[in-house]
Amino acid sequence: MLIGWYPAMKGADKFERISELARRRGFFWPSYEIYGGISGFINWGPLGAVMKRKIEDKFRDIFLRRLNFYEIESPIIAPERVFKASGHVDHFKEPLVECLKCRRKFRADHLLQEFADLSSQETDRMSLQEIAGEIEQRNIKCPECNGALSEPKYFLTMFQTTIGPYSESVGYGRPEAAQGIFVEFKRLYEQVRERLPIGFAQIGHALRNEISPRQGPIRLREFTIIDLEFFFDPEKPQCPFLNEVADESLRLVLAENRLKGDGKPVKLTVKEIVAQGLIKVEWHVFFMALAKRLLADLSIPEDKQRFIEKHPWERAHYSTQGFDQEVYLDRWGWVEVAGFNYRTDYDLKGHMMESGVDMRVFKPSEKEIMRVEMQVKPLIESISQTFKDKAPKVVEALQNVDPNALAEALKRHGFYEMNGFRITSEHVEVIQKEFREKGRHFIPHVIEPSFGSDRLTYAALEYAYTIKDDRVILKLPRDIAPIQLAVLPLVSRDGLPEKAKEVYRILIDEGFTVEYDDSGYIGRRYARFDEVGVPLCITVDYQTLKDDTVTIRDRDTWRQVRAEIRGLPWLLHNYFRFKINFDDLGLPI
RNA sequence: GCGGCCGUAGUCUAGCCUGGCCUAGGACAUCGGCCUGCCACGCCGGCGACCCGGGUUCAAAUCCCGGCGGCCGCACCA
Repeated sequence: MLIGWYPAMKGADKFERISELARRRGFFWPSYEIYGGISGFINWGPLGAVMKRKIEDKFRDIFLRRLNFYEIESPIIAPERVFKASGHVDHFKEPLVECLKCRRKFRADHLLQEFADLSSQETDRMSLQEIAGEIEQRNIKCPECNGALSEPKYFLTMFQTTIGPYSESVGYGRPEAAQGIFVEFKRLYEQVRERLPIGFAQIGHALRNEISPRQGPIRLREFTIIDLEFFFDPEKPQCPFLNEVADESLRLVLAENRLKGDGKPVKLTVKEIVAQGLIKVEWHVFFMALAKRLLADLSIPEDKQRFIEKHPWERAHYSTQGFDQEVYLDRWGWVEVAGFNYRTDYDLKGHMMESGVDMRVFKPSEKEIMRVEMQVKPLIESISQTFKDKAPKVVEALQNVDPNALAEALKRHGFYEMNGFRITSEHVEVIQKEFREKGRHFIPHVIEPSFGSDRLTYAALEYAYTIKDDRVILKLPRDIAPIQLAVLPLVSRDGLPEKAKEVYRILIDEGFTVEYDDSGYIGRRYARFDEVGVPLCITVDYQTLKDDTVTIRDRDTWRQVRAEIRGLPWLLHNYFRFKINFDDLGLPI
């Protein structure tokens, strides 16, 4: 037997079916529909918002709570200098040229790389004028129709705004939440009493003005990003928790293999990955292993996940080594849901230079270290006599001289040539200075796991979507199901609704998310709750009036057990914490 | 941005080519009432739509133009 909409949806792929369900029942849909809609923006509805939040809570549990890391919230708008320091103002824009004949648009830098044989490092440093010049000089034409190309123009991927009423103060919508953590690093570091390693996360909206976003919740102009910035001492990259994930296997598509045209993932355990030195920092692979578990908890099977190692030219400007975690989706194939980047000290250094604030941390060493350093001491009087008015230049130049080289030259030749000046031992004194070092100043390095919350939520929906007997069942893991329980009187008379409302009240007071429903037939209600992934339905029937027991129905198997009402809170709490399974809830019927 | 296809109630659609018979039909959902002892399949009734703007015409859901939006391909997606 077929349900009305079902034959009509027959040719539809999973994305279409899920979109239909999502808008009908309140998971997600495009924003601003009454004004015609605008692509790149979606709403999460009453069910979707809860589900998404529960997924974010799973991240909090796995990546924050269990590791004793912290979450902060910082603004979405930042002044220009923040994104200058982070490199985004320079890198988050693409030089585009348009073909004047066929109107196609191309990345100007890509054209230069292809036809002018320039590397991406070279094209990255070029100005618009230089790009334009190069295009003209090499006579580069449209690769499609050989038409002439327009002047290159920048397309800025960040949303720009002005802060305050006067337009001189430029601000940007953040394209990632990470900078909000880097900017505040010094204060955060103090607040955790200088603990290192330490992680700070942020879950919030980010903005990217994509050129042409499509694909529903997969590519958005405004989306929820989950950024964890993990700070560590680069001299101590070991992860003490590695044992906990040592045997976890990851499917890696290595950059090296990709270059050889081999896109197949290799399956390696964390232990093997570390032993083979495939990933530079242990924490990097540790977080990837946790992420694999997180996705597995969203019931995304192991063979539908993989990690792609990015080539240097594919990586973000801040990244030294990077992996994308991808999930296989029905319509689009492999889609990135998370990135794991080794950001080194790139960001803190950037903010240190832009702001002038010292972002280094100090760590005492176990033993005091004696360090001997050569220092050049200019003898001003003698220098003035020899070099007259050039003396200040000589003194300045001496400051940048390598003391070891100078001492060596004096010893060997009796003089040292420098910028055309001949320095002899009468001009300088090379002294040995002893430093007692009680520790080191250094900029922490950063490993960043970063998830797209919207994509995770969509992926979880897609993997939960199943059809049984022509009915849709959303087999959501019980801890992310937006509605936990439904309480249903078998029929709406003979005192059953009253009794059911009592049960409903008890469960609400216990903190569960519960729906009460007495409309229509029981089967129809079961079907409705299956469709939105309610794991358990609790039915009050005539026997309930006799012995205070109810039936509990399993969404996935449609099996039922019978249990006493007074035992429900304890049973259900344990069920939702995965301490017990459905069969433990009561006696089979 | 370009090219192709497309836009009708909450959802999925019929109608569009060949303008009038459309006060826009159906199914499912939803709401009200009746009925009802376990899986959307009983009965009655209600609410509810032609993406927006302009044009052609006596007459536009239907034809034309523009805009917005969607899907696919190209490009883009750090």
